[in-house]
Amino acid sequence: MKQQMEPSSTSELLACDQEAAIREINRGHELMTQLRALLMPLLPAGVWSELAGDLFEEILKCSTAALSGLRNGGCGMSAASDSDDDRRNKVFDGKRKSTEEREKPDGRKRRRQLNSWSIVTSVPHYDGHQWRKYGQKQINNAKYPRSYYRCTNSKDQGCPATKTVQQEDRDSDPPKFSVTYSMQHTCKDVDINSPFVMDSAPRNTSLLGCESVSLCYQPSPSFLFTENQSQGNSLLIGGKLPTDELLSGLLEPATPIGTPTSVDEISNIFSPFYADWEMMMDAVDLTEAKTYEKGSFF
DNA sequence: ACAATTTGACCGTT
DNA sequence: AACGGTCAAATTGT
Repeated sequence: MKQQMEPSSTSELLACDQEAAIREINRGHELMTQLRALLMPLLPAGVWSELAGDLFEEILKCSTAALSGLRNGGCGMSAASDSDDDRRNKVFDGKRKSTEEREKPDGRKRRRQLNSWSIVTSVPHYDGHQWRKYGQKQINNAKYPRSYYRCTNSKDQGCPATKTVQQEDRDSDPPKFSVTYSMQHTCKDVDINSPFVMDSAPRNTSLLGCESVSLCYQPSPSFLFTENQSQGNSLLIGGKLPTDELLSGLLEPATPIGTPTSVDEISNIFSPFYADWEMMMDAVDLTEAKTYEKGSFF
């Protein structure tokens, strides 16, 4: 738990501002990672998907470089010392690594999935695609089992997309799940129900609070999305998305809009991100910041 | 009867 | 050898 203290001198003020900048950039990085995880599965494989992927990569590189610059310009913290402890729970290079997963005392390392990316969400099965569960496994030192899914079109269309869902150890309400996607969809997913993009912003749910699904879905009772701790969620996955009757009883009325058709619609979707980005850039305005209080965000 | 999920076995990677 | 990811037979659901 970070303790915020009243800055009593210029240097402390600058350090405080720099902390804020780093925090905001890091938040922007995480949000962009989530946005990537949210949007990439919805794009059909092809030029646009590749372009979007490249753009996300470049943006993430920018924030990584900015963070690196801020940290190195700080109070002499080594890159290694600041990153090791706090990055262990960050999404990086598509693979979320727990302390235990990163490296074993005997030096063993876990294999690394290429072409994958992760998000943390309380609604792990709402991503606009249909998945079929093909496995479940108890992972070392994890409280809950990991479930393995592949695209329902994997057989008939050879779609290589897969994902794993694992409930986070730390219990929360609603529970959070780490979802790792691998490979892009190459299938033509013509399900009319997906994606569930709504035209009204959900209430009481922050798009930016890592409830990334709130971009696409209205808030719903958490029980709907709770992964059964031993058996996995069989309510919504593997088959059809919720029926209209089910949805009408559980969700607020909302109008599916499918793909945004106007600039206004697109800007409505992205405006929360822009707002956060602007806040981040405000915090970055630290041309003279030279010090950095040790032991925070990374 | 068919489709989806479960679960132990197997396999490749580290 | 340990581990995570996948397979496939058995089981369950519709």
